[in-house]
Amino acid sequence: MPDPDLAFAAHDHAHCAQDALARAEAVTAAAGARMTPVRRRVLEILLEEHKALGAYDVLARLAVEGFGNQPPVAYRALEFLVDQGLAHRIQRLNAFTACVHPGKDHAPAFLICRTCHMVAEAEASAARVSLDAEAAKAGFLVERSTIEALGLCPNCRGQA
Amino acid sequence: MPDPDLAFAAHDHAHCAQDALARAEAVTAAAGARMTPVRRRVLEILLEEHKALGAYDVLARLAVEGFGNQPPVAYRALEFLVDQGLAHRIQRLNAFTACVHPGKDHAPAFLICRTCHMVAEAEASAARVSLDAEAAKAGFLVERSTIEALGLCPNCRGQA
DNA sequence: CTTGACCTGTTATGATATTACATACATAGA
DNA sequence: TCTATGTATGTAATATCATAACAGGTCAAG
Ligand SMILES: [Zn+2]
Ligand SMILES: [Zn+2]
Ligand SMILES: [Zn+2]
Ligand SMILES: [Zn+2]
Repeated sequence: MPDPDLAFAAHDHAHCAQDALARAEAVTAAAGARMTPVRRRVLEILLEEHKALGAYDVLARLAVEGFGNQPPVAYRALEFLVDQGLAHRIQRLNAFTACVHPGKDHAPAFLICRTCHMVAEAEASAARVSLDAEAAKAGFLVERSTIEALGLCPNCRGQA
Repeated sequence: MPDPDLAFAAHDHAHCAQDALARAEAVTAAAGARMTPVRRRVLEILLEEHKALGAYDVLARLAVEGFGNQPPVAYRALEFLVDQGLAHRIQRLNAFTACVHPGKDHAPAFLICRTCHMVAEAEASAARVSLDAEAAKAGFLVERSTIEALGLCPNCRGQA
């Protein structure tokens, strides 16, 4: 994960999203999974901004575009994307964000700006090592872990 | 936080809960806050087991005991306890757990057993340091962070 | 004994998520 | 090609989690 700050830095986001989408297609193909229209569209919607969207926000977008407008339509597509590693669920927000570099095996930490609501992925392996070690002291085996930080992004810090 | 494994180890839980409750009284007194009957009862309920309870589970318990039976009754008491550091919210579970050593300033990690649903607190400062450092690389200022691990507790590992 | 802060209760509503079932589509044998 | 099978989508209904808004009660300071 070479760009922990990608989301916060000025960048060619159209290219950023296009690239993520292309990688996503590759990932699903390699996994023998189907990137259907709803799923692709949901991923595109999530990729529009480096923010997290609630399932119902996604659903509203889908509905006006002629897809189903009942919750399972959105939840199922989102679940698929999360399972394939193409999107992440942000627990604190009950919301979902596109993965900015699908294909790489990763379990990032999330940096959530409380002001502009941008969400970035950050390297979490060091933190996970500490956590796993601490858990091991208690005899606990960590299978998955959630690491999310709430605070101020560089842009919003400047304005405060 | 000397006992990361307290919840999983065999222990005199009646004493454990009584002690936490006594500390809680001290904490609120010191803070000039009021430990009212509803609040105390909610804390007692959370202290019955080292598990997390949803707000509506707590509410149901309160209702049969003659307290109000509308959601705000439970949510307000829980919010109070969390604000005072006497309980913690577990994001992954949308649920609350009593703090096992109130009074000590701490922001623990949580170890959640996916089988028996026990929840333990673990030392998280090392993980937090890593996270804060990684965030700093992106210019992000961490204000609060959530660290939760899902896995198998020592007891449930043994049975698997 | 009044005032103001805070606590509790209630109604109503909003937000998030899942179950169950029906229909449509893709693909792999027969 | 035809049909069987698994998978995906659509819909209705419901479950679960959370908050806004307001009314009335409690308590201690002044
Ligand atoms: Zn971008
Ligand atoms: Zn920001
Ligand atoms: Zn105990
Ligand atoms: Zn267990």
